[in-house]
Amino acid sequence: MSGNAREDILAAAKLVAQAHGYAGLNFRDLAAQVGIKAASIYYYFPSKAELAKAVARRYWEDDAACLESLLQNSAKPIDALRRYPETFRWALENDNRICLCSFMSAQFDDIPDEVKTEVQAFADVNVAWLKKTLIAAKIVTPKEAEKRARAIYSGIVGAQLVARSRADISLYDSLIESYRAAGLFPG
Amino acid sequence: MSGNAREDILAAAKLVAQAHGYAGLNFRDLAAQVGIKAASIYYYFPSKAELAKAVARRYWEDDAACLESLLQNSAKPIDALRRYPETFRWALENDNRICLCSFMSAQFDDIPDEVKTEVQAFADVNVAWLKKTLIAAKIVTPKEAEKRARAIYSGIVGAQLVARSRADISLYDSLIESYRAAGLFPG
DNA sequence: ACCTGAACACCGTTCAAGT
DNA sequence: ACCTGAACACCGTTCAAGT
Repeated sequence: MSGNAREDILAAAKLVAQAHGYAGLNFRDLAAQVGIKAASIYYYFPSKAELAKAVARRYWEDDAACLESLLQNSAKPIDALRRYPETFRWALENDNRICLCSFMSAQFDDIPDEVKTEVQAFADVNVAWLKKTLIAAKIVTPKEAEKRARAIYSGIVGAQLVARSRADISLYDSLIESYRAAGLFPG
Repeated sequence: MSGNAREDILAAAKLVAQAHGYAGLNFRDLAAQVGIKAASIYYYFPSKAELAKAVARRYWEDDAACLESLLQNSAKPIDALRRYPETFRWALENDNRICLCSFMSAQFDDIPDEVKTEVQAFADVNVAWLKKTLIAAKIVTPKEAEKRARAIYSGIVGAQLVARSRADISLYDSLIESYRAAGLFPG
């Protein structure tokens, strides 16, 4: 599509991984989407493991940039925190997909070690951003920030997965609202 | 193992599904575990979809019985609620597995409709139990109970998935504790 | 540099045949 | 009743070979 086969492969693989996970990443279908043959993908990526690693790395890099942008474009840190759930909502809006890293977390026993590292990096990026933003917003003390950040992250992950199991994005919104009402989420 | 091949198949399939999901359920390996050949499984289950359906149904049935037992054996409803996270902890203790229904929720696009129904039933069982127990413990008003029950369920699901991604059961415990501190979980 | 044919190993499923 | 070998059509993965 873009005229850059490598980028096209990465983009297509991201969408497939969000819908079918690591096991669902197949070179025949992927190649067909890009307009080449399955074997040609090996010119760009030496193995499925390397492709998945590249996809997962690009995924958290893009997410990190997106979160920084969200923070910069918010008047106050608390505003960025309020909008944080939107970053996980987009996948559901996009044909009921979920976070690539949530899917691969489920498939933990079946993904190569080099992919695990990138999957964990995504969680690290989110927790680090939440932590610093919670502190900046003075929602919690610096001492409590790490734990609260992890709790918010895992709450979001669960809400997204549960919403997918019903193909119901309003359930996601409702769960986020309940997290707020219960005091887990700020806002 | 039990001398009952059908039960042995169900038991083995449950463990495989908790570690590798629906896609990971393959008749050759499954049969080898039970000591029969792949083709023999078809004597008990007419298709992979029917096997997965039976496994998922048995899973929520067992869970329902377990939750009722937990409630009956608790002095007060609040005690049952405090111990609720244990029911999801067992899977992690068992070689870092997760809830079969969480895994299949991720694989939503790839499971047959009859399996989806059973996967959703598991969530329904949990939410219904949490709702009635929250009300009995007077943690929330009957009006708020449903939403809080769903939030607790999705919080647990997320915590289990995040802990799996690190193969770290202490992270699960820490997340549950954070949920309590934030006010999401009672106790 | 970029691509592919063809082979390989594997999987779900079927069925005729075995005890 | 319970089980199996063998086969089928298919799929993901790989690599030697093409241009």
